[in-house]
Amino acid sequence: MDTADLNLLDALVTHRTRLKKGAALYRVGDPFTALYAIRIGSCKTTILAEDGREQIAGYHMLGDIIGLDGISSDRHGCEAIALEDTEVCALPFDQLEELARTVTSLQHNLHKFLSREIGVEQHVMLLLGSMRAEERLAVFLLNLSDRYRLRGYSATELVLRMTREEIGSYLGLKLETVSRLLSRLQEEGLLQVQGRTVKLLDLAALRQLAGRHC
Amino acid sequence: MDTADLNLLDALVTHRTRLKKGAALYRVGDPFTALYAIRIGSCKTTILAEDGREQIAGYHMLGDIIGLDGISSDRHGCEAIALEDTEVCALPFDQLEELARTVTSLQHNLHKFLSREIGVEQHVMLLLGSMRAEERLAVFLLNLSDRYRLRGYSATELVLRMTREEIGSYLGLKLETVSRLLSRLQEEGLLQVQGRTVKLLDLAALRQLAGRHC
DNA sequence: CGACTTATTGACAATAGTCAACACTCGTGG
DNA sequence: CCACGAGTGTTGACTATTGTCAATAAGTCG
Repeated sequence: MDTADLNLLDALVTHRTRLKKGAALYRVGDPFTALYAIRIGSCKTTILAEDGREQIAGYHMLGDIIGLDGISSDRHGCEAIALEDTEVCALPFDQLEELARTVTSLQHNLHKFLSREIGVEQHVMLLLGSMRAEERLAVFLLNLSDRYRLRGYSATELVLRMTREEIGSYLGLKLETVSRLLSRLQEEGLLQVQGRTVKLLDLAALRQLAGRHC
Repeated sequence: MDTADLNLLDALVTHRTRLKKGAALYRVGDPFTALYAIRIGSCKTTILAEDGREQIAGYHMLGDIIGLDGISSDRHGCEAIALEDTEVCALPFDQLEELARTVTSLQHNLHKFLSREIGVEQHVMLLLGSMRAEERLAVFLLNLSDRYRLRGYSATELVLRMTREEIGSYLGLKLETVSRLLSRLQEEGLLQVQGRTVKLLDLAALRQLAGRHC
């Protein structure tokens, strides 16, 4: 988005919310009133199945906007939980729609935004449906690396904000599988693991593993 | 959508397109200009990976609107192929946006529409990431059943428009697995398979298998 | 410091994939 | 209208990948 649009959005922000680690920004079924832009920290969004199973649908950090899935039914369809102390600002959606009626560029950006979310999820569907465990993990790490880089952090020294179980949930794998794969990739010299710190040592090899998805 | 909005949309439709079975409505990278509403027949949309792998992202039939993922980059991110002789009508997207600026209800419906697509894809992510083969197939069949029913067709006698391989591609399974599962469910008396005709005999048991996802 | 959560690793099991043979279907052209 | 052939579907035997269970180690937080 260009700066003019961003300024308009800023005007919509009436209040910011602080979330302690583990706190929920919204839960399934909560009334949908606003989108949320992450200012500090990071969140996971979780999809819940009727039978209690749950799966992490995405990780979100500085600048990401979450809550898009709530528009369709006026209720949130997943829940957002802070992975660390986090601050978000609310963009009331009715005001956003009103603004979009007069500011064409904002309207189009909103549509692009929603559409991009669809594209991202299709990418995850491809990952879950046709890639093997090792490829999934490589894609995950490279994707994180990219997003860190874009935000000015190191692209090779990642500090994960989530547990092995959460990574597994996102990738459709069990936590033991994630742990084993990290150990194996370390043995092979592609990366170095130290708890939640992962140093990517051979980006080219990881990209090859990922099947050039990144 | 209410009838007033639908009439407005109708006014946008300048031409209809007929597709022979197997023909592409659009391919990856094609310029995005319009959404398409299916009038007759059905389509699959396919995501392509850089390394040639492909996966079916969705099946679409009468009344469905496809092409939403193209908005974000002005190019289509997946390809749409007719599964049978099919007719679609094009909704030029710039005109749709223009209309949405003045007709509030249409604007909101467009947003809901985009958001619903996000929700549907999250549902597929859950399916691919945390359900076993048998559950996935049950969800798939029940989902088809629902959509047929909503369109006035039989909810229990399904005529599949796709091959076992295509079903497998959508569900993240191999065609042999799909074939075996259908045979097994038939043995267990939950359904009856005859080529591409599937009769659902025990919806309750299928729902149980699906983990109450449907 | 100590309780609890998170992570690693091994042994084994289960699920789904691979390869291969064969049967069935459907549309086409003789 | 029938026969042929390509594409599609089924099934079996075997393999590979990932999951399960369990024991232990390492971190983390009050």
